[in-house]
Amino acid sequence: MDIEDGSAKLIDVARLANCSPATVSRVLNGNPNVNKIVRDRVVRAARELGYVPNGSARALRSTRTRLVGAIIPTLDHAIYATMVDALQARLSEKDVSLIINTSGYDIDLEYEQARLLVERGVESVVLVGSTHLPATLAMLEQKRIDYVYTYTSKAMESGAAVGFDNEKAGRTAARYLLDLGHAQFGMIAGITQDNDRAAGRRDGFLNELERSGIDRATVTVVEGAYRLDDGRRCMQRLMEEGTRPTAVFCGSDILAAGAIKYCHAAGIAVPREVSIVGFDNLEIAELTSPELTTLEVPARDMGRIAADYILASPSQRLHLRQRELAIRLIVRESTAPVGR
Amino acid sequence: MDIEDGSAKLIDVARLANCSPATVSRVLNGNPNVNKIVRDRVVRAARELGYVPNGSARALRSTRTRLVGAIIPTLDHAIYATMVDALQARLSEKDVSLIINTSGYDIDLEYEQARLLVERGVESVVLVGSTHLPATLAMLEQKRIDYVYTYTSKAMESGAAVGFDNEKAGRTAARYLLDLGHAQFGMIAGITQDNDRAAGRRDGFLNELERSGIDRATVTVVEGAYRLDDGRRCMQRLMEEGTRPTAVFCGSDILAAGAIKYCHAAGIAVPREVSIVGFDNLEIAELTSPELTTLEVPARDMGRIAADYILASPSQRLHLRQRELAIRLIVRESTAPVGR
DNA sequence: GCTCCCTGTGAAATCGTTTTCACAACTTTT
DNA sequence: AAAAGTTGTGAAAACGATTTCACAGGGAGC
Repeated sequence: MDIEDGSAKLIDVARLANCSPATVSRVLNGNPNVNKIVRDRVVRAARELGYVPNGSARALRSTRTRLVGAIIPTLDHAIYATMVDALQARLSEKDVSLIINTSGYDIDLEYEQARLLVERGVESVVLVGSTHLPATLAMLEQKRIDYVYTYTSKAMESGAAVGFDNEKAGRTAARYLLDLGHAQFGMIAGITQDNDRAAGRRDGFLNELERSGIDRATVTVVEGAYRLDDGRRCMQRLMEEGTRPTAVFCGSDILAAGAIKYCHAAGIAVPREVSIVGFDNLEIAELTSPELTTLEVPARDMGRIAADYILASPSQRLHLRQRELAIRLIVRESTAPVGR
Repeated sequence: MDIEDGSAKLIDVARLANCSPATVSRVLNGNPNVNKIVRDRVVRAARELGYVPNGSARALRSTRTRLVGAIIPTLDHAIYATMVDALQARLSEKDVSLIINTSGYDIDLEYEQARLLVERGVESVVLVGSTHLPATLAMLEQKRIDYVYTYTSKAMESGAAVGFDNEKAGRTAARYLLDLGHAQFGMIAGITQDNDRAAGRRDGFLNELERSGIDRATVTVVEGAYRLDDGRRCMQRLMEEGTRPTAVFCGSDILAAGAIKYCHAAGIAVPREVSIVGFDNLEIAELTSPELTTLEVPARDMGRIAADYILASPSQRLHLRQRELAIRLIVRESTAPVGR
């Protein structure tokens, strides 16, 4: 009586509760216009049969899937994993499920992933950054799927954005290092191709330096992916080619950690000989020696707020469409006044 | 002609291609029994209309959702995020989507998440560890949803497991430290409640010590969550209460990194005064000073192999049901012979 | 030349819900 | 006391695909 071989369907519940399928549907969806007695019968019958609604059928008829998609570069980097963790936690409070796809920083692959998400019927999509194939956005708009940019605060015609201004963050780093008296700079940026965040940080950094009379040509910029080794290699190039910088800004804490490791191995004192600034404020920023000065990215907040936007009603959304979060400079031990 | 307001349906494609819906369906699903000429007409019509199939309808009729669920403790820990990254990458190669839920190490919450996944119609579920509510497994079995345990190699009646033997890993750590001559031990375990992995590592460690004549009562075990601060606090307790251990085994690299940080702050030399062994071999193991000796967990492999199991046909699966992966000891700088 | 078996196609049923519409039985307003 | 709402319920249509079944036409085997 308890163990059903296949799976009980709504009509089975209706039969057991001695009412119509329509009424069972009403009870299950919290429609208030159902007599309490009948309601209880239905609830009991559903429990007795171990009834679980068929989401596909429900979605097909109601055109509401309660599914959200996220396409991120990788889960193998804490800055994204943490955002997704917060996003998922918030969504699942409201019984909304999250489908995750990784694009590996490839916008063509991102398009394919988006296509799959559309096919699955997601109602919203969370994207990282603002560089996407026009076809990707066109597809989402055509299907009336709203999307949210994260890690950026770039204005846009449609869709929403919750994030921060990468260019401003880059300028903040430059300002801080200039104020410490530095005049010879280097930068280890993330890969900037198709990556507005990495490019924005670099541009902000260089712009601010230029505004203070530093010739861009004197600033060596190298690019690395997101592994410790990349940071190590990039730092080596920076320290061996041309004039040595006394201050280096890194596009992520991992690159910065790699840079510090290189200095350690090469016998270069941080911060006495070179100051290093990271980006993200991951847990690892406390693990390097010296501990890392960095810019804090509000990863959890972005995930949570993106979820709030998605869960909001269309009228509430208008207020939430553009949300710029603050970036804080966290000063630790990897930076010091020049020449000290 | 190009921009459709709502969304083209299969029947629209059929009309444009001048054939029946059945034929369109056949073309889209790669059924070979369709004339090449007709096939081309259909493909062209679908493209012209920007047709995207409705996954719900497809799933409802065909009873195949191509959806997989994963319930993990958190994405905020690299050991799980990395596994999921590999899992997702492999699944999406075959156009299978992954729904992720986090349980926060709470098996009651895990049940709720599983329920939601069942409702969504996932065909398989990836679980972490072997401690689950009986109701969770019963539900999955009743609905004929197969599941895979990860991070454990525990044998089981139904379902599959791809992982490693946590007890054996704990013994490996003990053996290594014993061989270095240590005789006074401490352990910082993960929270062991409802967590067979954390408990397994602890038990293995203690069992091996006991086999070598170390009295369990002399080994202080404290438990911490998965933050640096937890490791710091636990190490403090270990070093301040009772007899000081000369060797400490930690249930994760993060705890170990916290422990090293504590030692650094408290002026305790690692490894001269105390040897520390971590677990996981995360990227951070290279960032601590001294670098961390640890046991490598094959997170990516588990994700990939779990995906392969899920994607395999029932007949292939029999071979893949039980898959024990090797754990390697990675010796770095945080361990040394006792009293040296 | 007849049967049998392919290949290619379409009509119609079907998957399990939700939603619309209709209506009965009361209650409230005019 | 008639008209106009409410409330609670069920029958049947609908969502958009896939699948089953039937069958036409052509080639192979006897």
